Amino acid sequence: MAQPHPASANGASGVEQHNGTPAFSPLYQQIKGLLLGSLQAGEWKPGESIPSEMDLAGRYRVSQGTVRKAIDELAAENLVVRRQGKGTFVSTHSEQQSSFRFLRLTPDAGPMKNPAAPQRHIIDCRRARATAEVARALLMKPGDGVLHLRRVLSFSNTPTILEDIWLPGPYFRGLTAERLAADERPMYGMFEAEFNVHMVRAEEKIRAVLPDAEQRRLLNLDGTQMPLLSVERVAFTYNDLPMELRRGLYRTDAHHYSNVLS
Amino acid sequence: MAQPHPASANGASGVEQHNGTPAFSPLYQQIKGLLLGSLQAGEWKPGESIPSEMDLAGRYRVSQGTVRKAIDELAAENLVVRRQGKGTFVSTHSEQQSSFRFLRLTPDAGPMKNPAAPQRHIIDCRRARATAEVARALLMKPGDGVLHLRRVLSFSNTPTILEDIWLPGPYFRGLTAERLAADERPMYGMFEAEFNVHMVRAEEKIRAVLPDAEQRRLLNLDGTQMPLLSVERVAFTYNDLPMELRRGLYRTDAHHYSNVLS
DNA sequence: CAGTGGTCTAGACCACACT
DNA sequence: GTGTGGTCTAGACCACTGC
Repeated sequence: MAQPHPASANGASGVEQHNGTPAFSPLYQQIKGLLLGSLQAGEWKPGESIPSEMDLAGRYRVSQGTVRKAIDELAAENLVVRRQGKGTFVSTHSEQQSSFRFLRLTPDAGPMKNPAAPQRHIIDCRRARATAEVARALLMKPGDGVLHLRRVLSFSNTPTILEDIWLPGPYFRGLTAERLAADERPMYGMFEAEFNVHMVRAEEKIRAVLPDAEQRRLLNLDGTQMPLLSVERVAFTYNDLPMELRRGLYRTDAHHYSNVLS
Repeated sequence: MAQPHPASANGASGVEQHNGTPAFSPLYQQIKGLLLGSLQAGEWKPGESIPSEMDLAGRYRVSQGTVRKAIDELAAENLVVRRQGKGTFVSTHSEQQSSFRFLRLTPDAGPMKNPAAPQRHIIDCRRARATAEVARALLMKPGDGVLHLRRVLSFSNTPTILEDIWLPGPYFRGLTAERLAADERPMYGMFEAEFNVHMVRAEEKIRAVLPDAEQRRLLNLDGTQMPLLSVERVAFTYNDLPMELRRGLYRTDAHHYSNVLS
């Protein structure tokens, strides 16, 4: 990583890969990769600060500006948060108001300054075998052990979301309905602290569906014919490893899924 | 903007506003504001290149790095696209594959390398008076003149999207059903070229709904009871001015609305 | 070849938070 | 005051594009 002279050639410059594309990778990308490795290895835990830019510049034998650009990209991806005068901190789902980082359901009245966290009710929590569909999403083999949760989220005592959640079993040993019910933290915050699983990114596929009888019952929708939003999410950790498949059914008569395009 | 010495104090530094908050604004933010003004004024048209970083640095009496940071932010907001070796270009909706920049509907089979643009069918195009709801969204007064479009988008001959579109009348003089039907460009691309209206950002609110009889008819859904996605969009131009209200009804039996969270 | 954006460095100073 | 991230400059060289 050390450069013999200022602005000297990049170490990888000019190297060709077997497929013929140049292997050029900017220094700051390499630094970013090293930082990602440290995050993934748990060298710095969520909520903690990482070393200062000057420290990292010294460690990697690189100028502060290069470290800065690497951290800029991590911050743009929400993996770290910069706080002027204090330092750079590993992102966490455990803070207040982070219940909604991955939950894009907003009251129709408009977002409040302090949106209330939903009430949670665990309906089911059991070990099971991965179906073909679950296995595909979680990069497992059909029949592998998974943990299946089902819960209902309510806003001001109105059941609004019914969620089925599938987690790869080996990463979540010891997770039970009792522990889930007793825990006050957002689920992803608890995953960080208890199972060292940090969700970093997610993809959602949204459809309109009609609930079946059981789904209507669990959401107190009997006697009505209300269409629901089906939100199918795959959540990923640092290394783009899928660690959760979640299917939510959202009532949208008093809320809406909000999104920004640019 | 000129600095008497390198790294001298920022021009606005230390200034206080009446409300007591410091008026500090980094130089690069001021440059960004000037660039935004030029974009908004049409000094550089969509698709054209803006002056080189060195040129702009000279024009504003600032270092290249400062201009660079300003352009970086514009690029992050998709207002501008950088192309190494060629220049920096004003974003446009008129290019190939940009039909889907604001349309997040994906075939369930998975995105293709060259997604086919949907077939378009104009159902209605008329001048009307803004309802209270439309006026609120477009920052107009109820009763002001608006243009109301209705169209159907089809994928491989299956009507899939029914859209109602409201535009502020004064900005779209001369837009008729005939012109719309004859135009091959994406609608936002045509808006840029013909009406100098460049959509830059949009907010969408998504719900699950049941179509009424007329909506079912227009989407060839008679005889079925299919829930649809209601996608309500407000699109904005450079100065955060809302220039379009659009309500789409999406079939999601063979497509899904896809979104990425981070 | 010249011109563009992209990377990297070194050094200075500013704004902010803690002590 | 000290240490953090944030801004700004000046200059060098690299990678890509097109003449």
